[in-house]
Amino acid sequence: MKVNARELESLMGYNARRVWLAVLGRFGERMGVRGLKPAEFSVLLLVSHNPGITSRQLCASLDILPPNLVRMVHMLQERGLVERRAHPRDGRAVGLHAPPAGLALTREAVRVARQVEADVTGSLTQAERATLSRLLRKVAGPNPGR
Amino acid sequence: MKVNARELESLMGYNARRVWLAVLGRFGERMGVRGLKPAEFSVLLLVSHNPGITSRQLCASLDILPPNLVRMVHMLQERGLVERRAHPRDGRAVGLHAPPAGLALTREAVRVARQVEADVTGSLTQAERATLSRLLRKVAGPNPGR
DNA sequence: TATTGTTATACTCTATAACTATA
DNA sequence: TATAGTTATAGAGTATAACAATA
Repeated sequence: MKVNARELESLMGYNARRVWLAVLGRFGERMGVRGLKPAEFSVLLLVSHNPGITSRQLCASLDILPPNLVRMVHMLQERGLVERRAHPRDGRAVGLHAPPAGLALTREAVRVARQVEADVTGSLTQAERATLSRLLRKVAGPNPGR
Repeated sequence: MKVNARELESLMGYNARRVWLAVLGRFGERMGVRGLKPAEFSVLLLVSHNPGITSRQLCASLDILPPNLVRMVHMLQERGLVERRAHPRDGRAVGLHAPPAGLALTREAVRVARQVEADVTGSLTQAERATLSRLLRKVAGPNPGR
């Protein structure tokens, strides 16, 4: 017996979630063995591209709450992917930096992410893929922070 | 200090998640007072459109695990939005049906969902919105079930 | 007084194992 | 033996409150 899901599948929120879950699953398959989850990847990527970034800035950029970032940074630090250094101007803050190992894993993870993206959007033409990427980004918009 | 998130924001998975979170948040604001969460909405919608659908079919269609569906159905049942009836042919199974109250809330929730969708995609033209919807659906594809 | 970062904790969502009743 | 549905429970992800150190 076939289930009628037409109206549900016509909703963009529902489809956006399914696309996200598809990406999540495939990324996990390929990067899970390296112990890097999507959320940790996003943190590592921002640290790599923003040497000295603080926890507060990471939280605002990624819409993560400070208490939930602590464990992620701690994990990345324990694996030698991120270093914590005293902030030059603010004694309360800690600047995060990616040592060579962190930068290397970032590059590899980005390659995996792009490959996952290509796999998930395999049913699209190159032009459609570019359009989808552009429109999604336009809707997601700039992060207003908190 | 401006955070460089260019590469992160160029990833479709990341943007798909942000679009989903935007929809999630707005839907919660408007339907939360009615006690209907997005996951429960999807269950109610499928029951409304598929009278007699079983838990197993719901789980396969929505990619939900059976134990996690139990509470949702129970909640919907307690609110009089869903009814459980013995399956005509299979004594193990239970057919789910939406009484008038369930059908009414389904219609209202669909209206809210479409309004949320319009709000979230407010930065898009009508043509872009249609394109995004089509491409997202194409990527999300038919649910292969489990 | 406000902010950075942390701990402890709770709540939700999701996942696994084991059980029953029926097929 | 396999399947539908359930219970109990464990693991993630996400949320709030309260605190120490610094601004």
